[in-house]
Amino acid sequence: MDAATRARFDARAHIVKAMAHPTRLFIVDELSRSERCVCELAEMVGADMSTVSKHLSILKNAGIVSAQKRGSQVFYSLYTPCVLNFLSCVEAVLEENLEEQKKAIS
Amino acid sequence: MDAATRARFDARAHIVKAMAHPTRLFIVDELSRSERCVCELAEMVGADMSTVSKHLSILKNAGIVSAQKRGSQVFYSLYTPCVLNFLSCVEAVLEENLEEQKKAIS
DNA sequence: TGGTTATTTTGCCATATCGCCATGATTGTG
DNA sequence: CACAATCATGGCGATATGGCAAAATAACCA
Repeated sequence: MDAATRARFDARAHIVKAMAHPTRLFIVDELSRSERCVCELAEMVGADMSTVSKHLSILKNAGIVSAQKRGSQVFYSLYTPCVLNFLSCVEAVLEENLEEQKKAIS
Repeated sequence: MDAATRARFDARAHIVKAMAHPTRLFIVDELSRSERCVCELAEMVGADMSTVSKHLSILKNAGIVSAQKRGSQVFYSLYTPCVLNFLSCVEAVLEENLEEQKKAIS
């Protein structure tokens, strides 16, 4: 694997990593329905606001969500809606795994 | 976020995490072309075979690849081809980010 | 059986990630 | 101006991850 290839997969991994956390997946799922401010998400997730803020900065840095400041609050929304296909694939893998487990049991 | 919701997103994150590494993305990409044994992949990646083996076990555990032993070697192949859509989405996010950077510069 | 190759597993260490707390910055309100 | 609310950031301890090297397995061949 040469340096250029390495760089290409590093860039991809950076994006995938940004979604590789249950809380961040929850946030993406929620933002697919409507935009939300940090405090709303913190309330839903049940974590400290600073924690959620950090998760959001990771998603934003990866170009998955975007932020818009209105008054004292910052509203986040999905910037790249294609991540929803992404998630439906994850769902498909899950289904497949469940099928596999059933077969293994029977 | 109640316990059931938490569990659902944990399961999703488990799958996304399995792909959240440049080497594992490279492996998935390679396996999308043809099946490969561990030593071939280790050679391509340029890492220790034990390291590649561990990456493969993570992918297998997530239900993304499957292993088939033939003789003394183990051939891995893509078990859930839908992850390719997954990756094309990642690619789309990358494109989008590049566009954004261009706009920011100009 | 003994030796060789392919693979997995385990141990260990370096590094990265996570989540809370405390702090600082910005904005809205009285 | 003082004060409260919303966010972002830096620090810190706990935990998870990544990679190599060595040991354990498994298959193959002489």
